[in-house]
Parts: sequence; C-alpha cells; structure tokens
Amino acid sequence: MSDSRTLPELNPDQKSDDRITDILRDMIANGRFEESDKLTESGLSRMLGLSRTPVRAALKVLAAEGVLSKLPGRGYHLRKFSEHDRSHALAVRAILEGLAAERLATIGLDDQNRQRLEKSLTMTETVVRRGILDDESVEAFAVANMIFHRTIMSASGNPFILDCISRLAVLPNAQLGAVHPLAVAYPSMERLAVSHQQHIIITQAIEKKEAGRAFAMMREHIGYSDEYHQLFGGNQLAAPPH
Amino acid sequence: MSDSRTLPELNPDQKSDDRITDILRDMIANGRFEESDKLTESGLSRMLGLSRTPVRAALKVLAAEGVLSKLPGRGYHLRKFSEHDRSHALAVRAILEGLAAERLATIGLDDQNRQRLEKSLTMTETVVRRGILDDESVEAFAVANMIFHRTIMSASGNPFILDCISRLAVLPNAQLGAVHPLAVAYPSMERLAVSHQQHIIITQAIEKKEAGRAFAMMREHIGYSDEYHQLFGGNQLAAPPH
DNA sequence: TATGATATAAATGAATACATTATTTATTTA
DNA sequence: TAAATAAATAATGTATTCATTTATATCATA
Repeated sequence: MSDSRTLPELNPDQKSDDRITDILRDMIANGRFEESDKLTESGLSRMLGLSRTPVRAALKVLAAEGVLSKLPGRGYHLRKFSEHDRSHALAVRAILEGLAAERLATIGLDDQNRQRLEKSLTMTETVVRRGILDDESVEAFAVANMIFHRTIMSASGNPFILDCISRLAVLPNAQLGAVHPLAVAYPSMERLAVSHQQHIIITQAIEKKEAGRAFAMMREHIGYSDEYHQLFGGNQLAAPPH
Repeated sequence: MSDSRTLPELNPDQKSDDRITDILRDMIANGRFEESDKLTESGLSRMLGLSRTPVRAALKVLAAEGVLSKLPGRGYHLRKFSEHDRSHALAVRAILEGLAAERLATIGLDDQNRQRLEKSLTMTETVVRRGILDDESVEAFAVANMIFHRTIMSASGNPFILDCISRLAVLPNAQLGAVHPLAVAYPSMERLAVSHQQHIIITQAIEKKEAGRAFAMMREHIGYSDEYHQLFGGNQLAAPPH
C-alpha cells in the first residue's frame, strides 16, 4: 500500500478534460445564476451551445461536489447557503487546520517546510513593516498567507485535511461571491499585523513541538477572521484566507 | 437565505437515477477491482453490458468523490490507501465529531435529540448488561452507536461536519474492505462496555454544557477505536463505527 | 368553481455514431 | 543497436437519436 505522500492528487492537471465542469463551477461561483434558477441539461446545453452530453456529466459532478442539488425530473438548483452556513464552514476549516498544526508540531518540521514558513513570515513582515495598505501589499499578503496555510496542511502529512477543506471552499463562497461579487473585504493594516503575529506564534509553537498550543492558536487564528467578517461584513474566505 | 436546517440534502433519495454510480462505488468498496486495474469507459461498459454514456458519467462522479483518480488518456485507477491513510481519516473524523459534540454542548440539546441519545444509551446498556457477544448484540450495539453519533452530528447544526465525514467514509474503507472483505472486527465485550461508558460521559458533558469536555471526550472516544484497531487488526470503520 | 383525467410538453436515461487526442507498436534510418 | 518517425490502436470528447419518465396544461365533469 502507498504512503500518504504517494496519494494520487484529487484534482490533477486536466488538460481540456472537464473544462465544462470548471466553466459551470466558475459561473456559479461568480453569481451568474439566481438562487431561483433551475439548471437543466437541455437549458444549459442550449445556453452554452453544446450538446447535452458534456453538460449532463458536469451537472452530475457538481451535484456530487455539493454545489448543486438535484430536483428529480426538474433539473438542478443551486445549493443555498446562509451566513450561518458560512460560519459553520469556517468552524470546520478552523478545527481542521488546527489539527494540521497540531500534527505538524508533533511530527516536526523538515527543512523544506521550515523554509517555506520562514519565507511566508518574511513576506508578511515586509508588508506589515511597510505599513501601506495598497493593492500590492494586499496581494503580497494574500500569497504569503496562502503559502503559510497550505504548507502547514500539506506538511501535516494528513491528506484528508486538504481534501475536506478544498471541498468546503467551493460551497458557501459560491453563494457569497454571488451576493457581493466585488465586495471582497479589504483587510485593515491592523488586521494584517495581527495575522502576521499569529503566524509567528503558530510557527513557534510548531517549532517547539507544543502541539496543543499549535492547535489552539491555529483555530483561534482562523476563527478570528470570522469575528472580523461579522464585524465588518467582508468575505475573508473568498480572498485567499487571512 | 436558508437556515442550516433547510440545506438541501447532499444525497437525496434517488430513484433509479445514478444507480450505475452506486453500483460501481459498491463494486469498488467490495474489492471487485485490483489496485492495479485500470478502469476505462469502454472496458467497464463492456463488462457491465451498458453503453459508455452512463459509465462515463459515473467515473467522473467517482473521481470527483476521490474514490478514483484519473490517468489522462489511460482511464482511471483506484485511489490507494495505506494504514496510515486510514489512521489519518480517523483523526479527521475524530476531530470533526469532537467539534459537533462541542457545539451541541454549547447550543444545548432539544427534547427530540435528548430522547434519541437516551434511546441509544438504553440500547447499548442493554447489550452490555446482557454480557453476551453474539451477532444480535453486535448488531444492536452497532445500530445504537450509529444513532448516537449521527444524532450528535446532525443536532450540532453544522451540516458540513456530516458532509465531510460522509465523504471521508467511502475512501479508506473501500480499500480496506478489499483486503479483508469478511474480516470486520468483532468488538470484545470489554470494548463495548468502554464505548458505552464513553457515550454516557459524552452525553453528560453535553447536557451540562461542558463544551470543552464534550469535545475532548468525543475525540478520545473515536481515537480509541484507532488504538483498538491497531492492537487487534480489525476494521472498526467498516462496521458502523465503535 | 373545484376536481380529476387526459393530452401535451419537457426533461432525463441511455445507445450509437463520429471526431479527436493520446498511447502504443512497428518500422525505418543513422 | 538506438533513436526517430510513422502507423495502429485505444481512449476519450462530443453530437445525435430514441425511449421513458415526469411535469404541466387543458378539458370534461361533478
């Protein structure tokens, strides 16, 4: 049997393969459909100028992903998500990333991943030091943040954490993206600084093999963005998290 | 927007709909394919006496579920899982059910769900009191156990917990089922008694709104089955857990 | 007017046919 | 013999077609 690292990727590079599925998923994520819209094979194939066959497969896949749900005999409709649902999704993400941090603290960091975390910290520190909240800073912070979180999840050695989170990611955000397509929350400078500090703390906990602390701090770190979201009404998940 | 309780089910009753997908998933779960088998649309449609169209859709869905992975231009193969992977899956399940228990302790039990938990506890107590480990007892315990766990997850109000776990459930077990199709571990009487006691403790923690304790005890409860598994080599997940 | 049966339309499940792409095998050439 | 190229085979992507199921509209009847 294979080790975790040899687990086949869930979504390997697909050349032209399921592009219709991706197109539809993007359309949904970008709010091109109303909540009340009923998506049928025939209707969508007409709309996209394709035959029903590829559309049919795409709809089935999206239903399996949980993006759509099926009305037997009447097509599909968007799965709808409330603010509560979004908050629930974040709670799951928080505890799963907490698990990743906990486990990584237990098994220890290898050099490659330590370097990745340090690189991320350097990047976020640069942004915070600079102290100017322009597009460049926000973009740089977002990239560094993504590196931080993905490094911890993949270095944890538990492939199911990423599995679950990447599935979770499409769901409540599609709907939110539909509601506020352009209202991606711009974080405040203060928030970036706090996030950066939390990244440092989490990294230290992992380095010192303080698993419980790593778990708690990561969970807090992600939950924090939820409070922020509720206070300021932005969408922290749609922009690469934190 | 909808409340969590109105979230459309992920897998509503499907009459004859995606039965080919289900058939294939079952075949995979029952070990009808070798790790080395390459599953192609044409090959499977010949084998099943169907056209490629439904088989094709089923393969795409199973790939989206993570049961299969795609070799571009060469069909699909089983996603392989090691004992490590199985243990990782259990860690995810443990922490997610812990989250469910924690949240349920926070929001409190309503009467209906309290009754369900009490019913489950009565059933497991009966089995433990009886003290005889025959098929009837094992079956009764498994049912009660499933009621216990599903009640907590659904009463938690977080639909994503069940979402993640139900997806997780198909993955590493398919492979294990293939290896030991008949070797479903029969729990010992001692183990059933411990499980029952843990159920009582978890229920008490929820009733007393001791969220942290509910989380920790549930996580321990599920993790315990992993230790058991490692000690005795059974497959606790294939049989409805614990 | 309300209700139920029937007819019509719409949508889906599945098969076949065809085009395109990728992979394997065979063959040629240096 | 090794590398490169070309033919073949296999696999997939898409379209078209037909049959069946499901929903909706219409009409007759109470």
